[in-house]
Amino acid sequence: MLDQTGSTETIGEKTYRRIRSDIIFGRLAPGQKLRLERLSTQYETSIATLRELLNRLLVEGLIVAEGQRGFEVMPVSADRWHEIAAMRELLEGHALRQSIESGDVEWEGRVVAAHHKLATLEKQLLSGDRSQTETWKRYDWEFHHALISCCGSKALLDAHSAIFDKYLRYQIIAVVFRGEAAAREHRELLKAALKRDADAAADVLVKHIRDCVQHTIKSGALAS
Amino acid sequence: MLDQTGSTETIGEKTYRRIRSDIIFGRLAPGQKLRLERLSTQYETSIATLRELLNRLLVEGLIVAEGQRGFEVMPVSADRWHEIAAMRELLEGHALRQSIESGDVEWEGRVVAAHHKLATLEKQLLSGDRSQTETWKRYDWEFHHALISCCGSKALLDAHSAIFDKYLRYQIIAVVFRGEAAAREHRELLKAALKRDADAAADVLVKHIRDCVQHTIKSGALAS
DNA sequence: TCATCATAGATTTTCGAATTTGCCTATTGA
DNA sequence: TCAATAGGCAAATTCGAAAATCTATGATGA
Repeated sequence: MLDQTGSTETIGEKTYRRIRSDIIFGRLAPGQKLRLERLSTQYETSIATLRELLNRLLVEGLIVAEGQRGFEVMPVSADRWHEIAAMRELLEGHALRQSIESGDVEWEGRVVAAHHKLATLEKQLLSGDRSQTETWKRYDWEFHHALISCCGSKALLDAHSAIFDKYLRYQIIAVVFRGEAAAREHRELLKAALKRDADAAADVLVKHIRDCVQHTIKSGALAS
Repeated sequence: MLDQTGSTETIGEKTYRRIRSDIIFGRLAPGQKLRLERLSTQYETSIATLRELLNRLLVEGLIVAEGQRGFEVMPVSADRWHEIAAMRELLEGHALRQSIESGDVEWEGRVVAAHHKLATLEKQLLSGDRSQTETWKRYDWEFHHALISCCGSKALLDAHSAIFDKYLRYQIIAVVFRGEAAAREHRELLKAALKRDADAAADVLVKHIRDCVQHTIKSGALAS
């Protein structure tokens, strides 16, 4: 998710990450038409460069292209939300089991560290300070990523990153905040991981995801 | 896999499918450098158009871009091969279970039809006629796709298509032909699907994939 | 002899404009 | 009044060339 910049970064790369982030964090609304001309002035790049990164977002499933009538931000729907959540369950659940089985002390360290950062920010959020949402989401990702980091498959990790970002998009759009419940599940996840109880961890993860989906569906933030 | 053309197809689209197919079927060798100038003359397009589709293949994981030193065809390795096979197991196995559970008669029809076409071609291949490899591979895909077509998740089907094509690439590169064994597994898959025995089907699938990987590894076609 | 730096050539990245395609409106004929 | 078609405008697609970047070669100095 939202990987950090290199020093000699191409402007196409920079704009790519910017637009990608704008989609995920809802600054570009679902279904919004992406006129090349307009984007060109807004992001200060040429149309050709824009088209390159738009093509990338296209195969990522973050935007859609309808024939030769240009691009638009991928629409959202309850159906898609369920599909994305199910994909996350499948990929992350599988990776979690593998990772817990083969993780070493180094891995435990990463998991503990990531959880510490996440828990700290969650405490802050629970006390009412909502200013750091983006950092929180990054820490959330870092924790879940740390958990599965020893799954042994780069292909699996890549697929997970991709689906996680789409999942995140729905969370942002639906303004999900499950505060204490989510924080507790994170603690349970940490505990199960350190105890090397893959079954328990997978169960918590499934609950974590399903409750989040339920929460947003009930809130009615998504047009079905 | 290799979806068919629309009538009003853009030349970028056409070239995209062409290069994609050239990579998958090994006409562009793993690790090969993709010089823009050269591709531009070879595929008769402008560099800008080329870069658009190259960016697509990039996020598909069919090519790699190293900084601003251009693109090259994704290299192959035994490790990657195992990862791709494992991903296929995970995605197709899951989709297969879902699909078998919720498939209707319509679905059974598609499965039977797809298997008939595949079996016919396999018989032809077994008799020594290797001229129709590409058609064979398409039928193989159509059969596996038909089996999982009722899984209920477009996201899952898309992810499967993507991984299947990469899997296919390794099969082609390693010149895999398991003839009778593969044909038998296809028959078993068909039988289990019609009997709605998801467990049996999943088992056959896993064997189908693992034996294929074993077969290529043993043949030593891949530099580890 | 070796490492460092500068320069030229090759390649990628970026751009602005030309071409093509799709869309909307108005006009014609029934 | 309605359907069909032509024309004009807006937008996407494609291109060729300029700008930026990398790579390889050779010169310089310790």
